[in-house]
Amino acid sequence: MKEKIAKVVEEAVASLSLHIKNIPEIKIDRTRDEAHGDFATNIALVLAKDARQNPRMLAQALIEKIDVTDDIEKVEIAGPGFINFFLSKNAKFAVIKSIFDQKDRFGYGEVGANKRINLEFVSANPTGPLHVGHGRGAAFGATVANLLETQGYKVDKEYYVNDAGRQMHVLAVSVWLRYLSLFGDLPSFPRAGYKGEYVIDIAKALQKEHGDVFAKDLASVFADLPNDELDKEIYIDALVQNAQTLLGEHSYSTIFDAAVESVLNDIREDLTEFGVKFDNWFSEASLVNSGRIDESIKTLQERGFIYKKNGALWFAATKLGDEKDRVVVRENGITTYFASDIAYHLDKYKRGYDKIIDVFGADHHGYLPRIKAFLQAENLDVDKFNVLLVQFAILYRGKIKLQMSTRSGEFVTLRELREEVGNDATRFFYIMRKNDQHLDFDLDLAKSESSDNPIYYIQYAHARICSVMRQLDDKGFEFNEKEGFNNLNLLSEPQEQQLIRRMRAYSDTLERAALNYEPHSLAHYLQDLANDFHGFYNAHQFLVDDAALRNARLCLILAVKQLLANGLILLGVSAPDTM
RNA sequence: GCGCUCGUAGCUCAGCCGGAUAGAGCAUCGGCCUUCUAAGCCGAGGGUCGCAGGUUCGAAUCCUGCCGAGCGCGCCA
Repeated sequence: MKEKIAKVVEEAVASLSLHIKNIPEIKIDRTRDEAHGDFATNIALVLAKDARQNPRMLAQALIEKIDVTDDIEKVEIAGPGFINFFLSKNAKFAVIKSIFDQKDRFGYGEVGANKRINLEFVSANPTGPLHVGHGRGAAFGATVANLLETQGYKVDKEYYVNDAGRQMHVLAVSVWLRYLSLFGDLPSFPRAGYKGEYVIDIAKALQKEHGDVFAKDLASVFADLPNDELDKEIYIDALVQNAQTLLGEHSYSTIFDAAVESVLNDIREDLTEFGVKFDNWFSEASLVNSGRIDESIKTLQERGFIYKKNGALWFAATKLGDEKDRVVVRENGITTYFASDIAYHLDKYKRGYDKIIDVFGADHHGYLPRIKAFLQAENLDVDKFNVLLVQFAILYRGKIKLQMSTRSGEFVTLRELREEVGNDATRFFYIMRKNDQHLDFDLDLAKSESSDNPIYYIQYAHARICSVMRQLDDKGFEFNEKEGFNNLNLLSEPQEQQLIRRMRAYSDTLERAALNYEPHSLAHYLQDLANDFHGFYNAHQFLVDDAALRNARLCLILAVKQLLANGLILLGVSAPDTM
């Protein structure tokens, strides 16, 4: 419809033969206020200056040239020179039929044209269970993927597994120490070690499967160590060294692999329960083992962006807009996380995606310039690359802010959060706010069964419609779809008009939410739609004796039900039949 | 100090690819259940859109400066 009107206006503009060099694109907007009709254009205002005409006069001239079709009931000038279009009733009712026909695919678009997108999100280090911060990234990424797919994009959801870094050794040695403590008391546990309960669970599982084969004399385990109090990082590195020598390569890697596998399985299970599925789990270790990290450093070297300083290899990122040059190979010969990331992104580009999107926690935003720098150094198309930042979620219990700290091992995990407030409310609350906005997550509100809770408010609207359909049977009526569609013109109450107006805006909202990566706008839309419905519900009866009106109203609310369900499912939230 | 993000009602936030009287929820106050789920609805009050300039026919929206908040500035990941 929008395109139709744009075309008509465009023709009208052309027919006026104004002496203007470049006529801007005609923009047709949905009006915010019903009094302004259904669509409006500001073209007369935009052209007025160049045409050296009064905008209202220009608008008048345009209107006279506009071919009014059957769909448009009225065209008028308003305000400083807007042209407002009023649709005919029949044109407006068409949305109900479309929803019935297209069902769960209603509002889908094709701008994506099957283009392939790689969407990387969560990518938390497999050193422990996911916490509430990761949850927001998970909900956001999964929803963005759903939204993009509605617009015809092919989205690969990817989790980058940092299974190669130093942190993994810290995890392995933490597990081993907990394992050793099953045979005798340890003198101490390293400050930098992982102290969570899950580490002990992994240790116990190891004991169950392997018995005491990894047990070593504690004196040798803690022999020749620096002071933990002085520098906990140096201390734990030394412990890792001891572990590797005492256990030997085979035993050490058995523990290492068991630790990584166990944590990863937990993460996978957690995300699956949360309704977040990945197409690809990309292992950092696979980059290391295949030599692709060295390879990518080499290509940078050939292009003259690598130099040696203080025994380390540096990437000259400042040449390409970054604040500092970055180390890729440390003095001790170990490559940095950034080196892996170069190889990883190179790999994504090689896989031929049209668009590559990384979802980062906001604390990683400083990372963006260096990635852009190496993309340029590698002569890759930087415009294909996008970073979406997700701010932190702060948990509240009513007014009380919950303290979270990873170092003590007392963090709130995603699983704990899901178990307390449920998956639906968790998913919804996470995406309710714009991603780059801090999120106050009120646990009490998320759990409350009242209209204060937006998720229940929307689900309740859906359940109410289901309930109406059940009542229909009880009252001995039957829904006659054909009769309903033949009598849509009976829907003349303001609440009915409002619902139709709202439903007509769905496709635009969906497209906008997808293209701008803004799930929150779909959430807000659903709240508005539910609000319109509840208003209608309280003002009028649906199950009236007049069959024509009854069936017409049922058509209307069944369309509403479809849209509520469509939207909720895209957000990863269920649409229950009863509450 | 430099960089990124943000500043809208008492609170939590929409609106920000320039447009018509700046919206919603919560909280406060006042109404609505012999009728399809009151987990609901209707109404009222509440605003220098951080401040000051600039661009424009038109600025919450774009630009500059200032003030304030958060985050980032490792041979960590």
